[in-house]
Amino acid sequence: MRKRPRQQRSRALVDSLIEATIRTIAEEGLEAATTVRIAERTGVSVGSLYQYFDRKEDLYQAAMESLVAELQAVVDAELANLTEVTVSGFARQLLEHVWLLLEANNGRYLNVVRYWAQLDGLQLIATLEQKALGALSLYLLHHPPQKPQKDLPVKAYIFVNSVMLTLVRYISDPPPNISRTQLIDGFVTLSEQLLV
Amino acid sequence: MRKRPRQQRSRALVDSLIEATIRTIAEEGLEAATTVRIAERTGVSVGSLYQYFDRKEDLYQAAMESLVAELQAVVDAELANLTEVTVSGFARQLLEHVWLLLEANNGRYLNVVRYWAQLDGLQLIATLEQKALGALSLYLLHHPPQKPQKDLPVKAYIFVNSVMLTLVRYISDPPPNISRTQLIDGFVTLSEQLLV
DNA sequence: GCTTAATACGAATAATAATTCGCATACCAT
DNA sequence: ATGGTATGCGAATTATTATTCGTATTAAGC
Repeated sequence: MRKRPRQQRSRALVDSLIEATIRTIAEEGLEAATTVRIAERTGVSVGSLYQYFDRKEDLYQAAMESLVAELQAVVDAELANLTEVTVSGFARQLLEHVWLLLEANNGRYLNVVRYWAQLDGLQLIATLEQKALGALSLYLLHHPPQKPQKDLPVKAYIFVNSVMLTLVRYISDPPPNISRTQLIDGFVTLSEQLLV
Repeated sequence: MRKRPRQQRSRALVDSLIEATIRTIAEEGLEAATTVRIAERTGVSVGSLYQYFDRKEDLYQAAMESLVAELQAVVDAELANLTEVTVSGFARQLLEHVWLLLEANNGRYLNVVRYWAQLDGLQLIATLEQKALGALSLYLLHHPPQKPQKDLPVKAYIFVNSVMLTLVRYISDPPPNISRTQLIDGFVTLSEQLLV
């Protein structure tokens, strides 16, 4: 970021720009999310945008971070009661909530996620991976499994990536013969079989 | 395609252009794969390129189709001996071969796959989904499982997408603490638990 | 109120790339 | 060989977008 916003109004402006970036990507796609268009939707001039962001990519980055923060909040909220619940119950709740977040506000974050390969979004999955791995370790500590677990990091990696990536694909392009409920049930089954 | 190549040389040219597209994306990334650059690498002028491709995207499309064809060939070769082998054995062989294909020739197809969201590549996964579903049905016909299978299409969807998408992610950006062997083993385990 | 720093503006600039088109060359059938 | 068609050329055109910069406006301290 080129310059720190010092006054109240400029701090508000930076927030608005990030918000407009998300909304523009969500509603018009990544191609349409040009600097001029984003400034326009913010109700401000391009020049002002460049006061606070050196490059367009910095804006995208900020939008991504906003999504990461919200996703983390959802996951953290779930983790709070992890020890009191089964893995599959946990998986189901988590899936439902993540799904809701991605669909919220007319798919506010859906397109952002959809383009994450282009938006350096994989760092995002990495963060969630770490969280999931930590959570799982914690859970298994409280609920020792029948047979000792091996390759926990590998399983967590496969599980998190499979769920996240497949979920995004499903939401982006849902096949007519598979319902949302079926998909969630499928993932819950997966979590039981893979992780317990 | 604007014009059909009629003579021998122009048919060869079209092939070369597609080949150059793949190589350019593989070696220099999608951003570098401009029409001029692709023509240059083919040793031909941009004008010639536009004789046979209306838009740059048509070239990308052709490159993608080439990948699809090779992937299908790999899968089909595996399917030939599906009935003689276990699901996990099949999964392992398939994974190894797909992996080899993606890594072949200095990652010839790796970047193509990496960019598939931008390249309309999801049609590719859809094709593989169908194949996998068909194969699985066939297999289960010959090897009736203990308990009757439910939601086979859902499981096939989850399995194919999880494997493909996670595999691409892993190859693109391998985490240091997970080896290739571990990942394949993880997926094989997944196939056993999910599908049998 | 006056001074200074911060913020906002947006036309102008610069860079990049896709696509065209008039002309040159190569191939093929007769 | 010759006329016609297919192919090949690449500078010029068109389009799009990121980014800058000189100027105007607004807020904050005194």
